[in-house]
Amino acid sequence: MAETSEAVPAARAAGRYNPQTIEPKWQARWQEQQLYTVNLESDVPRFYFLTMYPYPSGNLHVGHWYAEAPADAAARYRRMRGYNVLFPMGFDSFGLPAENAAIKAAKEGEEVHPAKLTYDRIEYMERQFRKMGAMIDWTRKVVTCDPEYYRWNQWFFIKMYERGLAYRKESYVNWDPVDQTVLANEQVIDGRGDRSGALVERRLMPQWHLKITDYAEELLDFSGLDWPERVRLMQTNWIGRSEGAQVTFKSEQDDPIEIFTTRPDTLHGATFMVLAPEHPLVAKLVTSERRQAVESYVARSEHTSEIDRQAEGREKTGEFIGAYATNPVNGKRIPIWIADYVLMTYGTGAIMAVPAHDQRDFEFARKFGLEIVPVIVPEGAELDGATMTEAYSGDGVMARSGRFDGTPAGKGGENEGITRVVAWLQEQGLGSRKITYRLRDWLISRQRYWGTPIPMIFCEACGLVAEREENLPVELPQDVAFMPTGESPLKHHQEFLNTHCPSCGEPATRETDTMDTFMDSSWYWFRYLSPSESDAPFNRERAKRWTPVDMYTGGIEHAILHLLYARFFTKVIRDIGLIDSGEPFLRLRNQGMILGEDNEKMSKSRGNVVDPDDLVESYGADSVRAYLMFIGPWDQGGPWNPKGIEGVTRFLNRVWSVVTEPAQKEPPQDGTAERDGQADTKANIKELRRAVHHAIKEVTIDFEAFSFNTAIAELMTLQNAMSRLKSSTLTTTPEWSEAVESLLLLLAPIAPHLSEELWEQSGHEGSVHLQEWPGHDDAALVADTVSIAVQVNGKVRAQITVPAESGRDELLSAARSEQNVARYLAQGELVREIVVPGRLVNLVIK
RNA sequence: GCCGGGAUGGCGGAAUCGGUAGACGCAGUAGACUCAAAAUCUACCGCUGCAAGGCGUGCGGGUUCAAGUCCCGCUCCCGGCACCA
Repeated sequence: MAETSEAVPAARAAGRYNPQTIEPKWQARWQEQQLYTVNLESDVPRFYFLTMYPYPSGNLHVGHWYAEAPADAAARYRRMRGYNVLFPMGFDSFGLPAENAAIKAAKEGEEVHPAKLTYDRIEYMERQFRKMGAMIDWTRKVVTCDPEYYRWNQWFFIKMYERGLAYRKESYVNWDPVDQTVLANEQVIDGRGDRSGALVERRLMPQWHLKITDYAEELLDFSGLDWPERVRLMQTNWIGRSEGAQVTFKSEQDDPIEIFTTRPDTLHGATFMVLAPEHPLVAKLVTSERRQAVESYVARSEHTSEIDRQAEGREKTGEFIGAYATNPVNGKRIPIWIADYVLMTYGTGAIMAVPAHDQRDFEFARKFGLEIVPVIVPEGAELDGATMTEAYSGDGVMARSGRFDGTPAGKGGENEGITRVVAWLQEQGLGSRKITYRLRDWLISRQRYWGTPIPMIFCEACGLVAEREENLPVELPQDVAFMPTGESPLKHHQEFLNTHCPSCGEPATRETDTMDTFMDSSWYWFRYLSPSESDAPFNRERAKRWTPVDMYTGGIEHAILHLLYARFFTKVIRDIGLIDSGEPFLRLRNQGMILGEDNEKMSKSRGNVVDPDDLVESYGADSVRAYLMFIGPWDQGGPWNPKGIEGVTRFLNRVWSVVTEPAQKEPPQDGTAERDGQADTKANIKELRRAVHHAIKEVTIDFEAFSFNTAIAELMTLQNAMSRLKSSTLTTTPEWSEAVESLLLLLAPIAPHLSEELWEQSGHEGSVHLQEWPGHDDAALVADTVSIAVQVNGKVRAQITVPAESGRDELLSAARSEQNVARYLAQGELVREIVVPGRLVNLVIK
């Protein structure tokens, strides 16, 4: 409706919906009133709503909005449900990109410090975040590169070191020979360093690890957690629990060789053994004739990167080491080989090879002409090792297995064969039940500058010594020179490097490795509770009251690493005695990813990036928020549709109009209806109430389920109904006021600025965000009449409208008297009638 | 290969328990307003057919009065793990 300036009635003086004026106005007012500063000591029931904190990349992209805005709406909803909601924000501010920028600058002869860069970016992003209109309590901001934060990383590290949970061990790493640094697995793409493009080498280096494997079993237990099934499965698979047996084989020289197997029932079919190339026994067992070939194989495998050696289907390689072992169950003399398909990092690094029943062993045996002896035979069939074309891993009965012949056995957990063989092994002292996990200890060393220094000291006399607690933090020196090579400047910083042994006081050297940034994110939510706590990582009383976190939201990409580390850390903190619960997050919800218009990941090179700042400028923050929630199911993400946002903007405009503009029509509007005056209003009032209460009911359900898209669809339906029904008499009724109020309350979490403005304009006191969430009245949902579909033999043939309270008999007689239905009834005999209350009448004829 | 999720109009997507498939929005068509355009409003909008009707939720079967929904067998897509003994 175009406004003609002369004819603007008084009530319209507020003008058009203009997010550019109302949004800054309300953001300033909220801050002034400290509307979002949380009192943690309040008696109101608490709700800790956490969203994954971002890395300060320098600019908010649509992904940040998608993660944050719907989460904010859910948090606001909780608050309106009467909870004291903590909704904090911080920055995961250590990490490679800032350091890489410094290194790049060094290459170009310029100077950029990661700290300055990071803090500048944080400041900029915080300003961007504020434009979102989220209920973030900025007084609790946590910045992990702040020494007052990372000192507690060091403190936790020392606590773990004292408990034997942190240890230093030689470990294979991804080494980038060009950048002279270790890379995380995520930074290795198709076997090459993501930055240098160099082929990554496999290198053995002393590295710090945290013993997450101690908690493997406990980490498999998700009881009491409301987490997506998908994430639980991913973690479960990642931990990879396998039940089986550990069995001792002996070399002819009597050296025990431990193996792990999930198929002890196939022990009689073990015709050779395979050790991992780096297995410690290889050097001892290898015969002089085979030494040269074996050593060259070991050397080659050492240089094969982790990525290259993993490819399944890759042709098996290996070498015979000249030595033999004895199969403990049948005394058979079997050759010992090495091959890189056996991993030193899993099980015991050695296997018994049963080529008849394991595909990998089968391929290896075929290639090297080793014996294949089937010992599990499918019912009523025969297997011949010489003619088999693949390993048989199914069920069957044991054969060629001496006393066990005829015992049913096969793959998968408990079966008689496995049970009997293990019992026998145990009796003979040859082996025992064993559980093995795929999970490996967490390698936290990074040969990088921009991270938390590992607070350890090398002393010639005392060895490895932890820094004293009172000397924490071991601060990252600021005056460093970045090397174009990427080598950590800490290695050349004399002041940092040279220290004294905390134990004997003699000169000693500091560890120059820093911690993986996942360390920072493994406990940050505790810090929000008391961000300036100076004598502990967090306030214990508050942590006991406010954790575990009630709701955690973030991207699915963190399903394994961050979320598993966070659970591990929480269990350690519990075991240290600081908290009671071993789980960090009671409920977890994941958002999907917003893709470009072309359905591809947004990236500068594709040119499909959508800038939220531009969107806010054109449409307003409320529109951006609402559109991101409306685009589809939140956990699914989806492609950006530039026209879509105009749809929700239109909706917000119509909300503005329906609330602020006077009715344009009189009740008996176009004369099409036989309605008139009072009667019309009465029917309309009823319809209005039904629309309002239906919306309250559905939007509430949708918010509980994080189903933001359908919540907005319901609100659109309500607004449509209000616009359609609105008339000069209806707007004077209390029901109309109730409708306006409900609409604004339901919209408040989604479009906080707009609802706040309209709440005030429609004469209400206090912030809309401090109001109680409306409840629905079931009575308002009941209609006078109801339309019911009539099916004949499963096909809808007619529609009847009957009084809502009609019983079965009335429904049936109404159905039968319907003309079209009667036609079908005339064609045959009625055999059955089915009435689904309130929904349909079904007649079956024959 | 193993584990998990999914497939619904031109598009994004709705659809407690099996009960009128396609809510809501985008795009589109027609009309109103306008000198005109934009904006706004109103109507239409799965396919097919003049209509009555027929067909329709990846494919093939089945159960049921009734199937997007349940069962059996496939195809394709997406995600995780991937020589884990």
